Amino acid sequence: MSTAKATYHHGDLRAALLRAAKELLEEGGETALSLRAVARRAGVSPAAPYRHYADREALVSAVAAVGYQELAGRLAAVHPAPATAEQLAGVAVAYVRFALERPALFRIMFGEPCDRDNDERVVATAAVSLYVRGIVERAFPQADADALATAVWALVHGLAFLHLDGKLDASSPEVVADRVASAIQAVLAATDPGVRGR
Amino acid sequence: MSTAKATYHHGDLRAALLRAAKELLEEGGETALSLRAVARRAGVSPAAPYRHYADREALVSAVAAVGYQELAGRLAAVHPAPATAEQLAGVAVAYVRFALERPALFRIMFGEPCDRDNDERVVATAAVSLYVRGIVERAFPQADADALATAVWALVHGLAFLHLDGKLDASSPEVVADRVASAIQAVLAATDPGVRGR
DNA sequence: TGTACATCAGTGAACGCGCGTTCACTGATGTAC
DNA sequence: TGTACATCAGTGAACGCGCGTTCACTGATGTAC
Repeated sequence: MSTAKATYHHGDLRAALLRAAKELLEEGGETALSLRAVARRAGVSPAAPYRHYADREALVSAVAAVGYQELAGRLAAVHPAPATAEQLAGVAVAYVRFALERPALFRIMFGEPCDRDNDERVVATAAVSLYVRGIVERAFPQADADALATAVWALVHGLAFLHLDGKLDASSPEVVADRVASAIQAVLAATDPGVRGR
Repeated sequence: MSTAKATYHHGDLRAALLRAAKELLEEGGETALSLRAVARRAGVSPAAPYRHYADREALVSAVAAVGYQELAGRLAAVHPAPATAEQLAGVAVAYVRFALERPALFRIMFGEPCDRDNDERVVATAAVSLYVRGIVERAFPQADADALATAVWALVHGLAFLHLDGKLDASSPEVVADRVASAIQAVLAATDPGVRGR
């Protein structure tokens, strides 16, 4: 249904626009994501996108939503329900890797206030929050789940951004993975006696 | 010397431009920081800034440099040389508060790759890194300083961005301060027996 | 102290650019009879 | 099965905008004699 078959007028412009937007984003960063450029890339006139998205902001939000789905999928692929500090570290590495592989998408997803009211983005971030909380509750049942979940998310999120913004060396995926795992371990080792020492 | 005395042609345009840039940044975010707008605000023609800054990027870097100084000053004001987890928490709260008070400036400072070579910004971030490392070495002499310092910076940095980007509620400074302190404590409590329990 | 001159900070007009958004339109699709 | 019509996805031209940057220039400042 949503493939590129040129039935109809265009086929499935909505999906094509989304695809074009994601491509532009990865190629040229957030600046490159203009409605006109997206239309151009999709081979359509500058006004065509307005049939599917109210304005630029609506398109950006839709792209962000796709990003949230992708991120959730990636994390779930590592461990469906992580329950130890080591599994948590694996998920953390995947989170940071996602940020580094899709930097502009990650920035779109997290690097904005996203102030809209009944926004799907608000729902999506709430989902991330709950996901982390679930891991923490399983891995550290004796801890203050709220505080620890916030800390863990912030830790991983901070690692992602510090690498993304060039404050920590991100030239090799292995170095990044080691650093993320070490940071998690350094902070949680004492909290969870089950983690093997270094 | 750098006050607004209208001697000279302008007085001290360089400083005036920097001031105007910071104002625009806080009023309208990074987007509002255009060379033309800065010139306008400083009461000068669009071409005038080129006497002092090679291009837009140079101005932005200069603004970021001022930001690093301000941040360093703020942190040092809390504790010149923090040496316990509690003092560290105080510094963390100040870091996050700075981000929330000067959101656009903070984004300029940290939300970019800043790829220039001999950049003052690279020096500035290295300074932050060393500062954190010093605290960690003093507060947790037995720990893996590298890993723990990275973790602490990432934790605090992540808290700053999650609040900044509306992923964590930042409506009241007290709530934010509590959350930051709790997160630090949740993560470091077990590492440092000196911190009083909750 | 006074004059001639070099310096250089700031001017103002102009360039070309891509943007978001609007508008009246066209023409293919689906539907009612 | 065939015709008339409504719908609505996409067109293409146009709007006004602010941007970064350049250019030849002007005129105040500081300096050498």
